[in-house]
Amino acid sequence: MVQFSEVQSFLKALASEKRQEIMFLFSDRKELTVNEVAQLVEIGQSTASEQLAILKRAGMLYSRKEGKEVYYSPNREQILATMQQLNTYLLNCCK
Amino acid sequence: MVQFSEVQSFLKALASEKRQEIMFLFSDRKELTVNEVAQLVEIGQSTASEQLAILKRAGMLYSRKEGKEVYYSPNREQILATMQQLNTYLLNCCK
DNA sequence: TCGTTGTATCGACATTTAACGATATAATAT
DNA sequence: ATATTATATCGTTAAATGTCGATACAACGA
Repeated sequence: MVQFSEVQSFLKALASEKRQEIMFLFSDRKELTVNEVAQLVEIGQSTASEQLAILKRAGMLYSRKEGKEVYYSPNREQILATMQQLNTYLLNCCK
Repeated sequence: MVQFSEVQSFLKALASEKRQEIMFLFSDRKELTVNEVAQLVEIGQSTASEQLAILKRAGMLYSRKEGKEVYYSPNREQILATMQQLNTYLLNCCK
């Protein structure tokens, strides 16, 4: 169970329905601002900001600032890497 | 996001540290009773029972009753199948 | 039948989490 | 400088979750 913490925050991040919804917004578009996310999943601006921050801390999203807007996008490599890890752990415990 | 509910409860189940610990007990042993789990991860009997129930509802564990004891074991096929699904969803949103 | 043992369920309590509105900060334009 | 817009942070409140001890239920043995 060494160095499982990345996987852990990944799992916690994805355990929320709202955050899942948010992640799936990126099926269509590659980048989204905080306000766009707030409108699309129907939550307040501050809530959207907070949830995006959680996803970012979990390594699932990038963010880049352009002017006064912040654009979030999926951190694909990280997501795939973490899934790989999770797979390995699960195979170990449940093979 | 159709029929994502299995994946959802799977993620929620694994989002707890204690439940992760419990799952990893099965790296060594194939089956465990409620009391064994309670002792190994140092929680009360009722708590162990409740957490095991959550993992079972999430499709991660089997249970079979033998005498007065209930033996829990990982539901390997289900776990792998759900991981497969999760992979598919993540690839879709983040490819 | 009674007592014992293992598990599940219940009620209570503490902790965590999500959500909001208000406010602070940052970037830009007038 | 001031106003405007986008985002982040803060304080509060409500809901969800984890944990426990007590108790109910089930299986077995004496």
